[in-house]
Amino acid sequence: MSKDHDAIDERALHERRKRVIGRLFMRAARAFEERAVERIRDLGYEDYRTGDNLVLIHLDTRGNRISELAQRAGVTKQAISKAVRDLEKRGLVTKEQDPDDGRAQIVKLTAEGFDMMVDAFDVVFALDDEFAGHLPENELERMREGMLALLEKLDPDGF
Amino acid sequence: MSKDHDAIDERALHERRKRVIGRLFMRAARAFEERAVERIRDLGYEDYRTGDNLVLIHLDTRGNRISELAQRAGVTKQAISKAVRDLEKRGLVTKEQDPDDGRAQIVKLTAEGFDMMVDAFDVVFALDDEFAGHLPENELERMREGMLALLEKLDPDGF
DNA sequence: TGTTGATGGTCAACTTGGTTGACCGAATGC
DNA sequence: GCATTCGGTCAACCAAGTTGACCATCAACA
Repeated sequence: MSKDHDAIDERALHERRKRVIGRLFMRAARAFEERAVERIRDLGYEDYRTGDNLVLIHLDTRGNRISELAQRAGVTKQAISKAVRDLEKRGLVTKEQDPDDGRAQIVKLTAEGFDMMVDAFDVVFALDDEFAGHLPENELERMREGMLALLEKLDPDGF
Repeated sequence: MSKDHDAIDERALHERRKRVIGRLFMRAARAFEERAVERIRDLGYEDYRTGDNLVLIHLDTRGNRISELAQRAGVTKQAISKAVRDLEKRGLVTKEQDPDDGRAQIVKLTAEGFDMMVDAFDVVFALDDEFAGHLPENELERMREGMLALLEKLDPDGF
C-alpha cells in the first residue's frame, strides 16, 4: 500500500504546492483581512472584531432578522445571535420587535454602528485600490472578473 | 460626527462590497478548502483535520524541528506542538531526539503519514486543475501569476 | 569554569468564532 | 383546534489558535 518514496521529487513537489491556487487565495485573503482589521482598529474602533463583519456586511439600513443574516452569512442563527448580542453591548446595533411577527426581531444599526460601517468600508475600498496598485494596470480588475466567474460556479449562493 | 445616512446609496454600496477583492479571495479560499477536506476524508482519511496541513505541508522528508515548522507556518511553536501530538497519536508522524541538540526533536512522517500526504496532494492538485477548468483557457494560470506577484509584495516571507 | 542569556519545547489557561442539540413561544396550514 | 414549522435563545462543546510561565539545554564569555 505504501507509496514509493524515492519516486517523488521532493523539491518539485515543494515548488508545486507553493503554487496551488487554493493556498494563494488563502494567503491573499488573510493578508487583506489582517490589514483591514488593523486599520479599522487604528481608526479608533479598538474593539472591532473580525466577526462583526458577519453581521455588518449583511445589514441593510431597513434592518434584518437574525435568521436572514444567518442565511446570508452562511452560518447558524446561533452564531449570528451571539455576534448581535456583542454588537448590541457595544452600542452598534439594536434589536426591535418585528411588528409583523411576534417571534422575530429586527436588527438595526445605530448611528454609531452606521458610522463604523461607513469607516470600515472606506478602509476596505482603499485596501482594494492598494492591492490593485501592486499589479500592472487593470490586472486586478481582470482578476476580480475571473474570481467572480469562478465563484459563480463554485459558490453561486454565497455572498 | 454622524455620517449623513441619506448621502449613501445603499444598493451601490452593496454591489461594490460584493466585488471587494479581499472577500472574493476569502470565498474562493474557503470553497477550495472545503472541497479539499471533504475529498481527503472520502479517501478514507476520516480523521483528517484542516490543522494537519499546518505540519504536513511544511514537512521535509529529512524531518523538521517544531520551531522550524512554526516559523514556516507562521504560528507559535505551541500550536505546532499540539498539531504534532495529534498527528503522532494517529500514527502519521514520529518525534525523534535530535542528535545534534539535546533540546530539539525532529518530526518525521511515518510511512502512513507519507501515504496520506501524497494522497492529499493528489486531491489538491486535481482541485487546482478543476478550478482552472471553470475559467477560459490559461486564465487561471494568469491569475496564479498575478497572485504570486501580489503576495511577493504583501507577504514576502509567507509560504 | 561557571554563570548568564538565548533557544527548543511543553503545560496550562484563555480566546475567537464557530457548531450541535434542546427548548420555548408564536405563526401557519388545514 | 391542533400539529407542524419557524424565529430565536440557552447551554455545552469544539477547533485552532493565542499568551505566559516554565524547564532543560546549549552557546558565549569573563
